[in-house]
Amino acid sequence: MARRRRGSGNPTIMDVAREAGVSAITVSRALRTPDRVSADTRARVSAAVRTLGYTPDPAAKALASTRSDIVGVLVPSVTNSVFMDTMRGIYEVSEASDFRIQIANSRYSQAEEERLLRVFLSQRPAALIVTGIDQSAASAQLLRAATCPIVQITEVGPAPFDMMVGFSHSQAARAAAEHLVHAGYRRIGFLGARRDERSTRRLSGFRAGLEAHGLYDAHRVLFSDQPSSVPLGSAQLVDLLARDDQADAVLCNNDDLALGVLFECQRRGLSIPDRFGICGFNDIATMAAAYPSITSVRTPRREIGRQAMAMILARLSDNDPGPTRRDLGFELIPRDSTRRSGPNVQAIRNRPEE
Amino acid sequence: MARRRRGSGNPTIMDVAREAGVSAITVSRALRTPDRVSADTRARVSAAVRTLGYTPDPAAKALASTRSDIVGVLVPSVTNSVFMDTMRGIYEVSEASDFRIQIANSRYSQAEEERLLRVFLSQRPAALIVTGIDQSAASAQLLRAATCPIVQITEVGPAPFDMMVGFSHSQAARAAAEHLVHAGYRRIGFLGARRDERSTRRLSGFRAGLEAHGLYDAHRVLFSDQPSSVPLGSAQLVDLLARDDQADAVLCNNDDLALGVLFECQRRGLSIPDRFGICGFNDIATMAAAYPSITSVRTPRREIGRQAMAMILARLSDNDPGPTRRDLGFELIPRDSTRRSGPNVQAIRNRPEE
DNA sequence: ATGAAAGCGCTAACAG
DNA sequence: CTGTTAGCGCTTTCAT
Repeated sequence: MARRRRGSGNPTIMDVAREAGVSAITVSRALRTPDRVSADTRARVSAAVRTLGYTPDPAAKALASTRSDIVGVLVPSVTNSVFMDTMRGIYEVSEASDFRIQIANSRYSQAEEERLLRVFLSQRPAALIVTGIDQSAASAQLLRAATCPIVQITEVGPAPFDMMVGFSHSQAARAAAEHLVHAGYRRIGFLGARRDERSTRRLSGFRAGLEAHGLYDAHRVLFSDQPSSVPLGSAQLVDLLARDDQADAVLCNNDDLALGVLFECQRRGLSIPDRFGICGFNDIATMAAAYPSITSVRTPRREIGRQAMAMILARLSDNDPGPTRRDLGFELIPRDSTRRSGPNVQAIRNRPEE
Repeated sequence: MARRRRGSGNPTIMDVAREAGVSAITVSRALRTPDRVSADTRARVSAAVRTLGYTPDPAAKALASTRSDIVGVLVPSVTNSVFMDTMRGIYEVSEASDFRIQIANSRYSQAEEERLLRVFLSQRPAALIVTGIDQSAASAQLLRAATCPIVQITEVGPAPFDMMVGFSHSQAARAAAEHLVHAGYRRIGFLGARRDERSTRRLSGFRAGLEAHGLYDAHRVLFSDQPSSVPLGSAQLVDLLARDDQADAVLCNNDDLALGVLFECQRRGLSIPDRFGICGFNDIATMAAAYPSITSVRTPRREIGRQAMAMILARLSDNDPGPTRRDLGFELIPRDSTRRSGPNVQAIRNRPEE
């Protein structure tokens, strides 16, 4: 009895080659570099591909070419909607290509990030997207040694491994703090969910903004160990008022918290914006629709994902990716939740590239 | 001059074999089936793995074994937060394993779904997760022919390709409709964003629920071609009231719309729940935190993802996956947005497996 | 319990 | 522009 066949049963490049009356490598070329093959050959190959329903095996391709079609994306959380928004942007752009996205979740752990990076690297990824600028020394070394395009997303910083697209979280929070001061608030708190590098940088921007006016008080800064949510915002407002019942505004590290604060103010009969001002962060669509509408810092989350992936596609097709270090800025959108009687307050824009 | 080396430079199984003083196949066995190898060998191999920092090449493994470690997930949308919630559940469970998740977005197109299925299949996936029960005939044929575990998620239906976990969307919507009727509403509308198979089934449940009381009026059913959002909910309420200014309640096909309706009622001074009742769908955390709190149908989105992945892991490790067709049910959570003066309304539970 | 040989499906390297 | 040969890194099959 003959040795049992191993393969999967799917048509292979050899089947196509036989059908088209050419060699395997010619099929390979006809598919990858059509212009290096005669028009006639090209036509016969694509006919054969169609009749057989041939689809290249990505594993074989990766093994032979030492390069897979996988773009690895390393995020600190898959439950945080901010990263979900960025992932959406990545997916939207990648769908036009043959690259596949693989997400890995470091759960805010540098050690886990490093492990996941090694796993990605073992796949010889086409490119890598990593979140933030706070990699461990070991991770940094892996990334510097990597031969594929790398994009750091969500923040901007001085020394990118390769490419970078994000915005300054501390400047954004500082703009929000100054907006609240200009709107006339004086006892301004800061609410954050789980603390990470980015929220820490935001807090420092907030602090700088208030200290410039002599208004910072660490007592009004609250973080939580729970993930961000609307109910958490309500609960944190309760805590803040317990610490300082004269607190008159908050910057929320994210919009869910701001919405929770809004609802809690309504429950307690605190009038917005007169008795209490609210500023969110990210500007999800709900902020404009809320009643009263909520001031927030608009951040380019989806655009970050889109541009990161677009830079990768450009690089991998040898096109010009454009600037490789992009500060996409942010925009403070003043709304009713901070619109106290008084002089009109203008939107604060920060678009470094404009 | 010798031929140039091809490889990636990473240590291979042969390097480990040399280091451990055994053959490549023994390394392979020590890694995959440790108990078929002597304790001594096992120790020396794992030591060698550590010193070299060896990570197996998934492409080579996939090619040799005709089975990759990829679990393909086919969703109709990556912008819809419902599927994002389910994806979270999938990621959470998969992180404990060595399987990698790949998402593909069919954008509600059966043709695209079929194409993506072929792409997945060419990767020899370890398993497949597909959304819903409305595959095209061609897709169904591909799925039936596939040799890997398959889970259909989000809905339940009669003839699974393999495994299935979800709930009945029509029953859930029907329960919501009956709740609104029992709460005393009579001119009840239905708001939906982009229409798909699931929202159509929900509409039919809504319709059945109202027809049982002679209250259905197609004039009060609104769909949109825009994606779901809070502002869309506000806009749709405006439309509904333009069609019937005596409309007194809505079932929203999703919670974002319900929140938009709430804000719009507040803007217009329509009192909730007396003048107008609101019921959402999915019960995101915001519903309980809103003021007034919003009645909604709680759906097990994340749990669907978790169980789908758990069933796959069980199957692939030859454990008992438990029931392979799971109706996870839903639960109507009555809140203030439908709590008119009158007899207290109870939660409606539907937990088929309990 | 371990190993040798062969091959998974494809592409890099060289040659014509 | 096309073909031959070798090999990517691993696992299957068969043998010991």
